Amino acid sequence: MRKTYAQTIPAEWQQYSQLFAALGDLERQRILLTFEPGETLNVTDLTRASSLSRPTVSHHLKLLCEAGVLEREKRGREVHFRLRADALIERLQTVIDYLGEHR
Amino acid sequence: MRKTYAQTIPAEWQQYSQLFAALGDLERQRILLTFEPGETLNVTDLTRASSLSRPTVSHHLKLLCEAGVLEREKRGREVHFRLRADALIERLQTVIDYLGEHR
DNA sequence: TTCTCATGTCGAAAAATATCGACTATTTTG
DNA sequence: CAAAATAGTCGATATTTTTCGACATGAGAA
Repeated sequence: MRKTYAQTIPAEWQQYSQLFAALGDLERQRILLTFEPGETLNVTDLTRASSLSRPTVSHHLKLLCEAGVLEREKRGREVHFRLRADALIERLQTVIDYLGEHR
Repeated sequence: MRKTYAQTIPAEWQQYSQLFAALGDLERQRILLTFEPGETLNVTDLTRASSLSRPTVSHHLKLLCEAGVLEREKRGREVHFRLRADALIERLQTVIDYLGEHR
C-alpha cells in the first residue's frame, strides 16, 4: 500500500484529474460530440446546438480549454474552437501505459 | 456540426461520462494511487491512508465501483477492493479508438 | 462614429456533491 | 452470549459546480 499519495499528488497527475473532470460532465460531452472530424465551431454555433445559455456554454468551453481538450483561436470578433484529438489520444495513452506497467 | 447529441447522448457514452467523473476527483485519485499492482485493500486500510473519514472514503469507493474502476469483494467482515486495471485499459482504449477514427 | 454582432466576465441563485457524526447490521473474537 | 471490529446508511451541513441575466469589451458594418 502506497501512503505517499494520501496527502499530495504529483502535478503531473493533477493534470489528469483536471482532464477527467472536464470529460466527466454530460453537458461538456454533448459539446465535444457536436464537433465533426477536424471541424471548427464558434460559441454561437455551439450555443445553438445546445439547450444551455451562451454564458454557460462559454463556461464549459473555458474548462475544456484549460483541460487541454479544446483549442481556442480568435478570428475577428469570433472565437473558434477545435477538438485537440491528437493531444487527447496521447494523454489517454499515457494513462493506459501507466496502468499497463502497474497492473 | 452534429446536432444529434444536443439533447440526448447514447447510453454507451453516458457510461464514459460516469467513468471520467469518477476519475476526475483528487480524493478518488489519491485512493486509486494507493493501490500497489494487484493489491487488495479494505476500507480501514484506505481510511488510514487518507485524511478523510471512513464514511467519506466509503462513499468514494462506492462511486469508483459503480464506475467500474474498482472491484468489490466481501471477505468475512471485511470488504476488499481491487483496481480493475485491465477493464480500465480496455475502456480507455475504446475512447482512443473512437478519437482516432474521428480525428 | 454609431450600430450591431460575438464573447467574456461578474454576481447571485440553484443544483449537485462531498463530508461527517450517529446509528445499524454483520461477523469474528473472547 | 457479550464485546469488538468492519463497513454501510442516513440526515444534516458545508463546499463546489452549474446556470443565468446583466453588464463590459472589442471587432466589423453601416
